[in-house]
Amino acid sequence: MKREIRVYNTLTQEKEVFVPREPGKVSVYVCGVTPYADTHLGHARPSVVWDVIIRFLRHLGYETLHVQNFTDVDDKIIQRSLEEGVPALEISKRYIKEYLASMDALGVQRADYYPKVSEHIEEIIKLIQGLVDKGHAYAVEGDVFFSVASFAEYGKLSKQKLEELREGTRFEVDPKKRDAADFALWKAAKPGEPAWDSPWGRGRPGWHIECSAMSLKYLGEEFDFHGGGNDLIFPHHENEIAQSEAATGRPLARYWVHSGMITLKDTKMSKSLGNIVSLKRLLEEYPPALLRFYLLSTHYRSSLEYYEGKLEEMKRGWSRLNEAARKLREDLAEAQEGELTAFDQETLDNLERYADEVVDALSDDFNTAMALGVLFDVVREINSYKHKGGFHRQVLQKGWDILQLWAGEILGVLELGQQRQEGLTDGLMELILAIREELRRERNFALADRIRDQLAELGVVVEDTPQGPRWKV
RNA sequence: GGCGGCAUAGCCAAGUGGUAAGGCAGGGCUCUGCAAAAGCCCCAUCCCCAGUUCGAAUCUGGGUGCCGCCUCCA
Repeated sequence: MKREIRVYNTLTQEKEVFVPREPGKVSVYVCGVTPYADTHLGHARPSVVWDVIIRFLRHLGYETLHVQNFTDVDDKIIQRSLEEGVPALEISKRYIKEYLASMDALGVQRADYYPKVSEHIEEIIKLIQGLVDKGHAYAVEGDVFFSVASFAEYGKLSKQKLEELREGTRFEVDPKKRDAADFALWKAAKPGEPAWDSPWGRGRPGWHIECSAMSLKYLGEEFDFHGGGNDLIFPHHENEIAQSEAATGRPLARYWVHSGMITLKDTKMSKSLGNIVSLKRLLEEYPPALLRFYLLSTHYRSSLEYYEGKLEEMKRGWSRLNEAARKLREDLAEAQEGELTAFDQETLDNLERYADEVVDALSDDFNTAMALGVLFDVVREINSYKHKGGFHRQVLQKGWDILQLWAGEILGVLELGQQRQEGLTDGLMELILAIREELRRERNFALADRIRDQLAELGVVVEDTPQGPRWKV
């Protein structure tokens, strides 16, 4: 059931029809993190966005190959290593572990490969050598620089003109560079830094080159999607394009997909600004599915505001979606079979239409915000159906299937009560509620209400319904 | 200064030519011992100005405001 998918391509600044390099297959490279500090909310956005994109593409029948790198050789890690007196690779190992644990908690499916710089030095050196051989790079005193002047299309992704870049340079230019806009492919080793042997002496890779080398190794030339935060457009992705395309003579990626920043009071969240919201902390306080709901409530290219209490606000709407699914699943157990009435059929048709709209939304540049909007339509449709007395198995099943698949499997915003405590709690609740029902029958509402209120104080919400009491945490 | 983007109800947020999705909050009602949940109804003409068009939130030009990148950054 493949549909036409449209994707906004940063390179062309237009929405384009997605045509994969190979029919039925999708190759994806997403820039991962530099593991030198705790994972923050900003890291969660591209991860969850790509998780949804990949789940969606798989659902449509594409075979996906997803690579996400770890830049584990880097100035910041080295600095941290010197501060702590711990080997750089141990620092990165620690934060990679932390990152992956957070992503697991968020329900992000693992990529197929998580290549690290430190394990691909050979490939990197080979790529640099090729660039030197072709005249795109030059070595000076153990450093190797990429010559931007040798790549005519330099600036095509970020729409920067070389002239402007040269003038705009606010930092001190390394005198070894021939051109102020040139950038390092290889850096000569300084004492105490991790270093590897190379044709230019001991040293380490510069930033950018690892992604060119590793994407080439795992995905080959001209793969489908290249993703990451939009703060990577320049210089990182611009430089990747220069390196890779100068080396292979082919486009690096077919579609460049950049996600927006998470902001705090209109200001980007970033490590250097120190306005970080720890992902670990959020995961301790809120359900992962709610975090995903929040992250997916806005189109991936827009910036997304975060503030204290934001998730609390979103929780109400999110709960409605979850409650609808939960109740639907329960109803399904006792649903009626039989002839479909005109009303049943009409509801069924509406649900069918909504299911199509969800697919349309996701097919149009992965519009998760719109998809969620449609899923709320599904909730209203099904609740209204039940309110009017509808109880046909086929209809309820359809509603459940839609919510389960799209809200559950693809978007991952459902939390279907798996958090409900097993055994003892269930038993105790059953007992308490049975007693309370007894009191209510005796019209001892004062005591019944007291039980309900006190349970509420413990965080247990009791709802009295025609089918008997229900409770949730 | 250069480049990119955004501006839709109290808040969040879809919507790229055909007359404003959805969520939260708010008001009214139904159900109900009460409450909760749920349902029904109500609640915007889209930053400003000028154009193009039979018709624009959607296109063009000009403003204003905000954000991102140009330095490490998801």
